[in-house]
Amino acid sequence: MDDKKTNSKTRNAIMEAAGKIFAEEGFSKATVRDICRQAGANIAAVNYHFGDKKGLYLAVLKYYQEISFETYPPNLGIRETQTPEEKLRVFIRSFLMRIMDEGRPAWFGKLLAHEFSEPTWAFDILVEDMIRPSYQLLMEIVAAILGRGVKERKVLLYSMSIVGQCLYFRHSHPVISRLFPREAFGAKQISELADHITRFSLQGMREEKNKNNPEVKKCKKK
Amino acid sequence: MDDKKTNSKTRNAIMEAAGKIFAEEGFSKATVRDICRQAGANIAAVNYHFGDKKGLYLAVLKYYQEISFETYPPNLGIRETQTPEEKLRVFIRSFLMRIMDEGRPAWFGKLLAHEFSEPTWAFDILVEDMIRPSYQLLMEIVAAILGRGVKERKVLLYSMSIVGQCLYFRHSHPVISRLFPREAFGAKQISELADHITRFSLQGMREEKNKNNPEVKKCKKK
DNA sequence: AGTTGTTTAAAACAAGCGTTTTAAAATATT
DNA sequence: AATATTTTAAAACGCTTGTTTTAAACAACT
Repeated sequence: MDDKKTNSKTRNAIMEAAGKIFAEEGFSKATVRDICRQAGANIAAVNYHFGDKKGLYLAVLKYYQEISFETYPPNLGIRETQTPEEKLRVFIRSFLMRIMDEGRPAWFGKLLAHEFSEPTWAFDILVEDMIRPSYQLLMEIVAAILGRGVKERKVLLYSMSIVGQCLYFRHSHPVISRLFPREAFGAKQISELADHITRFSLQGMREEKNKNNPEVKKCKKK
Repeated sequence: MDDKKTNSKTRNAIMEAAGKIFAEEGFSKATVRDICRQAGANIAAVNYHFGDKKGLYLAVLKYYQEISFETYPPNLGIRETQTPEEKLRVFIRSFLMRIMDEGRPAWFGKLLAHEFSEPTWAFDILVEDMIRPSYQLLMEIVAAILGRGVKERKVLLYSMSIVGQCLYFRHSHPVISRLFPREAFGAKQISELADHITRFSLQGMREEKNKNNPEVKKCKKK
């Protein structure tokens, strides 16, 4: 009664509509009636194909998580030969793309954002499957930049400062568009934002880095 | 029928309970039944005293906004004699206190956070009355730090980087507590966080600052 | 005291929600 | 072709929501 594993037209249509609506409204505000109407299916189809609303949500979550990961692999373009600073730049850029892109691959990012602001029972799964690996990668990069001997609490603080910036540039749309209607922070500005966040953060870590990497102090020639 | 301007016991009790519940649940998830039960009042009391749920929400919003502003004035402790750097430190600390404090003065911060993640019709009022002045103050400080001649877009980017960090340290509780159960980021860590964000951000702006304040380049003696 | 206006109380209303039931249609299987 | 299984369709159920109705209790004022 749970999974009619076979692909049917209405099942696919529901997955599509549900992805869009859950991404827009979040779990609690999205209604199965809306989803079914948009999918051109009957109200009972959701319960038949996915058991209940939760089952549909979980299926949607897993499906679009796969799509998102295929489109933007967590370590996209990161090579072991790069310096930690270059890895950070790549990480930030990839992170921004994953959360700021529009269209279907972005639905997962929006689902995640909703989970973030009002966690459902699915939140623990997402944290473990998706957020933890990403955080671990970032913290390794940050630790490498700061040099050995740095306290883990420091690594966490700096990592959170970086993630906080990225998420805010995504989250703050409702505020910024009202305060500064002429300024745009969308998918087209990803390069600019990634560059800003990277330089800002690298400089922000410089003091701590120098403290842990005591090398020859010399004048910058410029 | 709108405002029974007189203060009655049940009206005050409803304001109190509504502040708590709206802060916890947000507008849409909070129910008038819950509020009235917790206030020891009848279900019809909210419609009688405030017209409808929206009227109650608006009253709560304005009431606790006043309390929050009285407790943490936006420019708390900022004196004109201070350097911009010192003003930034004070701003960040005050901002963190306003959004991270617990108890009744913090209810407004939580209301704001809910508006942020799912804006209601009251969002525009909040942006104008509360967020815009705060942003303007921050951007003046940032502009003063970066020096004259800096592009306004740059000022906005740096200001958003700062705000983003502050909000994330407040917002990320559900994630961080799962990823790092032993690390605490609560009201008791405000000083540590304010210090971290301030130093991180001041360093992050140093390059741009030097570009706009071309002065004698000299070795840091340390 | 008696009348008027204000405040509380209980019950019911209308609308929307997720879900279930029932049966018919479509598809696959023998 | 006949039977069994899967899929769609319509209607209704039970529940919760915000709101309204009705009437009783309280307070204020001439």
